[in-house]
Amino acid sequence: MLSVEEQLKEIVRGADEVLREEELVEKLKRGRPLRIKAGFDPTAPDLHLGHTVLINKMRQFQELGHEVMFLIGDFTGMIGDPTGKSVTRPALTPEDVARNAKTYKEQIFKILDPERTQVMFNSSWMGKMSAADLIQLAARHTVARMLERDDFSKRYKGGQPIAIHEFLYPLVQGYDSVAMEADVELGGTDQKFNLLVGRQMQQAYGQEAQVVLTMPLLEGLDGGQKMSKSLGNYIGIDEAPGEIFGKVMSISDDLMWRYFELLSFRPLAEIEGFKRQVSEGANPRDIKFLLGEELVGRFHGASAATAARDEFVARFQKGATPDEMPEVELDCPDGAMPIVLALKAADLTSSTSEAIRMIKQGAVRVDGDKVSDRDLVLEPGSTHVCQVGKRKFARISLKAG
RNA sequence: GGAGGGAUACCCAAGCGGUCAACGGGGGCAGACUGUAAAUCUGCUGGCUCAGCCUUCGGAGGUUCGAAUCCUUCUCCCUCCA
Repeated sequence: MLSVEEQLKEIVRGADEVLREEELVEKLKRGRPLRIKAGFDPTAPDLHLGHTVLINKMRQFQELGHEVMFLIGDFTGMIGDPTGKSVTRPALTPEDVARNAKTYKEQIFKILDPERTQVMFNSSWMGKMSAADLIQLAARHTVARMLERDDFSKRYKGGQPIAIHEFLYPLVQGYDSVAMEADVELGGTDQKFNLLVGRQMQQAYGQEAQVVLTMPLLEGLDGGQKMSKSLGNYIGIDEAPGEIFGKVMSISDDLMWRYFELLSFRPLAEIEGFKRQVSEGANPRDIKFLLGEELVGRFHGASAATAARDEFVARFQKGATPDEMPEVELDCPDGAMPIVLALKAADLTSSTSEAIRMIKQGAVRVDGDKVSDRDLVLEPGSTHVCQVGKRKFARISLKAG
């Protein structure tokens, strides 16, 4: 195991806050592996790069010899973290939870070491809690302190509804730390309040308070809001190499540096070097290539990364059509297939109305030629490469008869 | 329990009897320019084999030649008072 100083240096790297650092030092000095807790919502098993900021930090703790506990909040999932956007969520069935957990494991073990990861479910202790126990739990906290939480207080002052059960979320999350005897809890900066409740709960139940370590939230592809599935501005770690690479290439230059900082395993000094190259005139796109390759490589391997880059260059710099695209076979009962219906049937547009609009805007190509006639028909027995916009392709075959 | 206010397309938000498939903004999509970057400009943003037709303005009924707009009722939300 590394010295306390060396460990600390690694641990705080990239972190937003460590509360409190002195306590962390104390814990590290004892020389035993620390119990590291990080909780995840059971409803979103498709992990994206935003989640990996935290998972990377977990991996780092593992590499330092600590014990990582991956908590699946199947009980808290019934409450739904009070974001103000989704107040209540439908309860998940045990089957849903089991399936989601399996998906989680498949994904996180691309980053974490399965040998040194405990997967836990908070329903295993919360499910046994009686109503009386829950009241005991609730008695450890006050409304005033709850309202210190920024979004609660904003909603309260702003006249937005807050359901009583939303107060239970931080309490339960805090109690999880008690049940798990966590030494350190990791979370996004948005989790700070909940993480701090964990400290209070542990003390209320006679334990030493956990250290809270927050990681910055990763911005989504739009560069504004945080990366989230519901906003559609994410890169999923299960996505195809070409998708990951392409999405990385579509981020802005400013955002690229943020991604380097939070997602790349490259030493900070190397990243500084890239910045210098760009300020001296290098095309940021070429640096972005390196980021795209690193991330594709992490989830799909080095050869996939190289292939994704080559494909990208061929397609967008040299204008080649992609090698692989969805194959669609359509019947043409009326003799010929109007292009607008074909586009919809191939899922290139969501409606024929949209197909008409796309044609009007010059976004549609068939076999490379721009379509300007909305009444164009495709003949039975023929096969065409159809394109809508720059990215959507399909090979459409018309069945004769 | 009482009194008021509100629910409009992905989001915010106009409209308050016909000219409304519904102003404006955001977001998104597409085109131009590019590096699938940013910025900028332009167009589109309910459905339908579309110069026409059909279904939308919380739900259900009603008034009217005609309703997002008026009435009744239901549901949900907010504010103040208890």
